[in-house]
Amino acid sequence: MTDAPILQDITVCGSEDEAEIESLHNALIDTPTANRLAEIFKALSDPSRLRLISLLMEHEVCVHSLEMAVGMSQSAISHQLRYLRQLNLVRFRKEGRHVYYALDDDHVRELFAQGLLHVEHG
Amino acid sequence: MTDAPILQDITVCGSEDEAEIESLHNALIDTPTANRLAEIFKALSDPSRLRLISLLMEHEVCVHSLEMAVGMSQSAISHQLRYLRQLNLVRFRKEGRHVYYALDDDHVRELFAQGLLHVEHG
DNA sequence: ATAACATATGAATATATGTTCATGGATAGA
DNA sequence: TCTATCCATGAACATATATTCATATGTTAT
Repeated sequence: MTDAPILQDITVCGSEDEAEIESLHNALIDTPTANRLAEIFKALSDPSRLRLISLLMEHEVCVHSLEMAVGMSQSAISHQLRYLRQLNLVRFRKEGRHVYYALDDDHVRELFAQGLLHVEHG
Repeated sequence: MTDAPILQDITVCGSEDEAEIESLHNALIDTPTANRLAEIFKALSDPSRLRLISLLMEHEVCVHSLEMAVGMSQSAISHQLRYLRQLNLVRFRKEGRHVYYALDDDHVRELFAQGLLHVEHG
């Protein structure tokens, strides 16, 4: 994977149209952007995480409640929450022996909502 | 992973508030919805696919042009296009020895655009 | 102090995923 | 016809990922 594709040599199959070349050139997202985009979408790319996130959409919920609701093991939930934590997608708050998690990224909140809308009504 | 979590037994940590229980119950997405959501987000969870999709956002492009633009091997591109094809996210059109691909799902188009907006300006 | 509860974490494991390599098929041009 | 070009595909491989298991930490209750 060459990191710096040679954009001057693009030929838009059959037409050497300069406008087409410019179009492709402008449309291509750069590597760091692609990486950050992939990172945020990857957080939403697993059914278990999506179920957890759905529970966190409205308000904070403690791990135990999540466990009761989603039917995953406590360990699996904790691992996924750590994953979301490391991406700064959720925040947590300790209260006694409970830990309350909440969504902390409006990007994923909006993407989740939009994706859900599309999936639900086809 | 139990497929049918027992929602009646949810206790929202510290409060047996019925409203809270209802809230969790309503927020939780069901398994098929979670799976379809994950599927669409997974398509957007890889930097290479995102670069390809970015090139297909404006108009159809043939595989060769994609190869010139993204700096991936022809084989890797073809495999990724097959992946997107199997999810009905792209359509293709043959013309001579060229094959033109185009985005064929407005959901991913909108999700990509929204994600890009968020990532670009922080 | 002891037991029960809520959560986190490391290791192990099984599976999924993305790429390369080699090759095949189809089409256009000489 | 022969060759070059464009694209697809299966196999192999290396890496990533999600879960389980065992265990550790801290908190509340008795």
